[in-house]
Amino acid sequence: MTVTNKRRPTIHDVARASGVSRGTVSRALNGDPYVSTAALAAVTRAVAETGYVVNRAARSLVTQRTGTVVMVLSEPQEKLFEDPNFSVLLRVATRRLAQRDVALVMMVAGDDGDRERVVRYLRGGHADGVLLLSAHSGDPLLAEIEGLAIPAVACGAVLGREGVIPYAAADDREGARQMAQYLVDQGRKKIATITGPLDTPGGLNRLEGFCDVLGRKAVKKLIAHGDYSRHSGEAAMHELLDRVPDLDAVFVGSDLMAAGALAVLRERGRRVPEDVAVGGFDDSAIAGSTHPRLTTVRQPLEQVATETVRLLLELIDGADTVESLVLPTELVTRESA
Amino acid sequence: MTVTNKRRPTIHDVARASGVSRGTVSRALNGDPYVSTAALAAVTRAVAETGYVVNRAARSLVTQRTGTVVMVLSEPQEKLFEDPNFSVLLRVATRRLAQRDVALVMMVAGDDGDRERVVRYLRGGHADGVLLLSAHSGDPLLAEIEGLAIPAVACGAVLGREGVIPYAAADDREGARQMAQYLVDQGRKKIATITGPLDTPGGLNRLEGFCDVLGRKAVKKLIAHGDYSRHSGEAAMHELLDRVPDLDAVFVGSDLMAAGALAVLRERGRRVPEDVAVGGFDDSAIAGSTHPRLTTVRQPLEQVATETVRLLLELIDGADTVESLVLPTELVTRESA
DNA sequence: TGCCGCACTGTGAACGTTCACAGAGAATTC
DNA sequence: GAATTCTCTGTGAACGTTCACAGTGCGGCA
Repeated sequence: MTVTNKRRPTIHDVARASGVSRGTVSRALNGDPYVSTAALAAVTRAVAETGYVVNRAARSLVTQRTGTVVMVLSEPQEKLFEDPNFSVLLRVATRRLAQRDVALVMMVAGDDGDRERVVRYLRGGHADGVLLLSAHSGDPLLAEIEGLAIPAVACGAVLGREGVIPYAAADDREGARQMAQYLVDQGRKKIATITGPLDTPGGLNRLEGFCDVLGRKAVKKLIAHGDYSRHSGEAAMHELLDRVPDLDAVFVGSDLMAAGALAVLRERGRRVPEDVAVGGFDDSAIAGSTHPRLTTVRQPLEQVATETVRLLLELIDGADTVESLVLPTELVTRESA
Repeated sequence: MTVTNKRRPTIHDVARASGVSRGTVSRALNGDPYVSTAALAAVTRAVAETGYVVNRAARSLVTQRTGTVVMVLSEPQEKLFEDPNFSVLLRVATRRLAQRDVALVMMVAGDDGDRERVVRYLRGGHADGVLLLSAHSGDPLLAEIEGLAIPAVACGAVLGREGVIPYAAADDREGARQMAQYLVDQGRKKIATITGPLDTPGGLNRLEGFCDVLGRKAVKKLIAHGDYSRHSGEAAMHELLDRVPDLDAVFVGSDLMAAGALAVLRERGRRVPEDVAVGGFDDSAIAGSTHPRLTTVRQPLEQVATETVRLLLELIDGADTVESLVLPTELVTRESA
């Protein structure tokens, strides 16, 4: 309110304007019960009047809390930005954190320099917690973060560290089983798969689920690997068609890769779903946009993000340990299979 | 280095370890020229030895600078997250700012509550500058930010505020002219267009460019409006086909909407490009993924983002005023037109 | 009446920096 | 040889909070 003064009002100004002391203003602002109703009212009025906003730097200096969490994208090549799932995660996380008045700062940790920056930022105590996105199992950042003893949770499990870094994730393995079983039930005989990177839970566990249904040995020659990017989906599809020209179905580990696979199938004269059935994973926005539209496994990404944030906030609030959770997936049938 | 001590090392610890005073350490750390080489070496060594990281809160308390900028997504419905352009902007901005060791905090300003939060954050002096994304001309946030007198730049012009809020943008109007002319040169006779929101520069200026070539009156009935979302592209395409069944080309104001339009055209039995040519705008990742692949106008989004960040940093560094800039577009021909 | 606890309030110190200032030598100038 | 500049250094104060502590008055209870 009032005119834009040069100097920002401080807690002293509020104290003066409301006729109480600094301490009482601070207490009123922070919801301390030992504040008389009269004082509370006076402070509230004075805050509105002066346009006072607490200085987080000063507060954080004494409380050692920052009201900030870092979202770390530990992905080389910045591939993640291309991923529609990332948008969902970011959107939900931003919203959830905002509700608690926690600021979200974005950092990428692609190369060593980035990583050093992230660690320096965290070591400086500039954030209360870390939200890990898409961490690969061998990522050197993980050890560094663990060494920092700062609250950290992952969106999707971190392979090999399930017990160390809490997470919320979709049930990748069961989702893959659902899809594999569906393709079998449709009468498909030669079912291939394109996996994500095997050092991510989505890559590994979806392959596991696929094998659970079809038998590990039986599918040995029917597996190709991608890295979740559209381009890698195309390459893997080419590879599979070269190797097994008469395949009649393919389960692709992400919708984005599936979109690439669809393009390749068309290009090489296969009709979908008549000649080859295609199943995706994610049910991201892209699944409804391909032609034909993609039959896929819906993972509850919004919920995953919500829960991940909740876990992190609990840790920040002082919980010694939190329970990781795995959320159910759902088969969504469209035209591609 | 050393073991993870409970207490974070402070500048005092570094001073002690290097045998100089606080002041000298501070000077050494901040690149002050009045530091002897001996002192500088001692400080550098001590920093490495103690694992010291400056406490930004303390620094910002006295310098009144935070080393942080806010990226504000002022978009109701959080539509922006769906937009592939947004990913590019975010990726580039994150990287550029990181190079200068500036942290990027994300905030959405969809509704009044969000907006209040953003303003409170900025009023609290928690950021040195604001990066505006996709600001619509009537957005109440703009006036509030201007009132704050905090460095702010926009990615893409803000209609009606071109002189007030500096920006970097693509040459929307010229780009649209390129596409319109191209369609004309191909011999298309009934060329329609689907615009973005007319309170954004991309919506308005691309329509202007289109009209520049085809004549405002001539296209009166050939205009439909969308909001950049895929869904709105579908709706607009339906509307156009209902109104002008024999149209033979359509220039769509964004690739995402164009993807929607393509789906509708197929659904309603039009062959692309034989019956209807389709032109997009953006040359985002999606343009190469549609079927047929999209002929579109490439806007140099990475460069736009880079320049936007540069402008903001200049303002933060004390420039009184900076020059907005408009970058050239380029026609990219693929199969859809 | 006196004592104790309760509800509330004010004050000083501390958080970890930077900045302005003053001062010490060394180098340069007249 | 004295005065002046120049380079480098240390010190105290300040930034705006919160927190611990030490009250103050008031009501209830013995």
